[in-house]
Amino acid sequence: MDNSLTVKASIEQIVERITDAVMEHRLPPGSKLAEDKLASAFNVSRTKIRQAFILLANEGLITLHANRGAFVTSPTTEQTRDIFKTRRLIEPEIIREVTAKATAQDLARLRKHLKEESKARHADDRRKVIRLSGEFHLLLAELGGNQVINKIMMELCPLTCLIIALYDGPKITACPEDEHSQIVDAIENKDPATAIKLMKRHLSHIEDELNLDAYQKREIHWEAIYS
Amino acid sequence: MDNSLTVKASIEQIVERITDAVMEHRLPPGSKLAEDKLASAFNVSRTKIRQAFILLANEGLITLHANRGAFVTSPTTEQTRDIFKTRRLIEPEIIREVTAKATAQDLARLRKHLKEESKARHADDRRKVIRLSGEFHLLLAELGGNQVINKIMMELCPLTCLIIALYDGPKITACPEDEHSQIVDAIENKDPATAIKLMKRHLSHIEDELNLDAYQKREIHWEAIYS
DNA sequence: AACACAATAATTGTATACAATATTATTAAC
DNA sequence: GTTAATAATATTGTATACAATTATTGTGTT
Repeated sequence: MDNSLTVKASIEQIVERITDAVMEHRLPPGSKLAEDKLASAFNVSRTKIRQAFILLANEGLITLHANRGAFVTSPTTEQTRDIFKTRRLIEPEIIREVTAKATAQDLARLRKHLKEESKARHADDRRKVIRLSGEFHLLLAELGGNQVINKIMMELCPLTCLIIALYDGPKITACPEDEHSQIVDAIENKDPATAIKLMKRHLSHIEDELNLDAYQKREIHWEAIYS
Repeated sequence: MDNSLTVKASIEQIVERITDAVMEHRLPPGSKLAEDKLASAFNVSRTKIRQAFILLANEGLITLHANRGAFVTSPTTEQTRDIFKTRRLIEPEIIREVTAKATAQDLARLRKHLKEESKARHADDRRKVIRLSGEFHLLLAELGGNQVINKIMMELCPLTCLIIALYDGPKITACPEDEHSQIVDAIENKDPATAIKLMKRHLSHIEDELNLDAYQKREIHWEAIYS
């Protein structure tokens, strides 16, 4: 199953595996990513790990500190605000496109994804639920057909997962199931206005449920230790 | 002035210099970027050049062919359509933000930029005109204050310059001067509706003036030579 | 002269060696 | 016992060496 030790990984694969780990909250914000460790884990040289780091840092998923290494990013409240604002701007356009051009096959893919989400939810696999929730939005972006917008979403979704890891309580699972399925319903009914309204509301729900001073509390806690 | 041979360049500097060269059409689409040549030009090892390539490829400005190297991208008509669609989606939001929050200092920066554009135009410095035209939109994005949107624009503007290099005739200079200044006027008048309308029209003007089958013609020309 | 094939050169892909910097451990002073 | 300074260790940053691949040149055949 896990061929990371025997087969050499490409840069894209390394980026994907690290992205998945961040999306599933296996790598929490602030985690140090040591080049040597990853190099042996993926059975490649540090050169490739560094190349992967450059891409991950460009996406904002990790932050590079000069001479100190790579750390999983801890998005600020400002970044959070900007990300959700951008998603509320872009995703309605995705919905518009998908509603206009979705084939029966596309809808089947969406339905299949909803089922997987539901299964993970009932199995109480929180990590999988968070990742699949993000991937629902990515699937919509893919079906939308605009490659530029798709690429933007491929960056914003993992960042959103990171934010949920930071600011969400351990109990709340992001993206309530019915909201996703309602959006698909509206798309199937060729009702873009409703679908867009639901999507905007959905994104606002996620943002509103974030505990945006959780991180600052931690920061204060840090300083309190040294005082 | 040119310290590329004496001082070692950072990855960001290398990326910026290559981006500028592409934006000013000094590196036309299809150009081969040899690692060795650039390494000695920037007085660094190939390692750094490759790292810069990874970023440039991620932005879509260059395309990496396995074992064959890096080439300045030749955007397809589909990519062109997607890029302009995305810009028409994002830039109105930028205008909204800028109109709402622009300070006197911000407006002064915009006016100063318009002057520079005008100067380059009257000096018939076509390369500078194209680069400054793109940078006008980047300045707006910066003033908008949304870092995520700003980063998106930092990728879309150089790509747009590339497209103009490919599909624009040699005579037409992109972004007529008055369109930019009219947008700034509307911003100054706190009239977002007009500013957005002008921006959308402006983007459509640029797209409409592109000769979107120019590239295909070239391809046919190539084959014609060998027949 | 045109084409196919082989040898050579050039270029890219990857790992590793070395230098620079940061982190940790140790020792000494207070 | 705590702090400061210093030595040892570990980690990152960069260049280079070598392997793999592609491009080019040269040679022989038809």
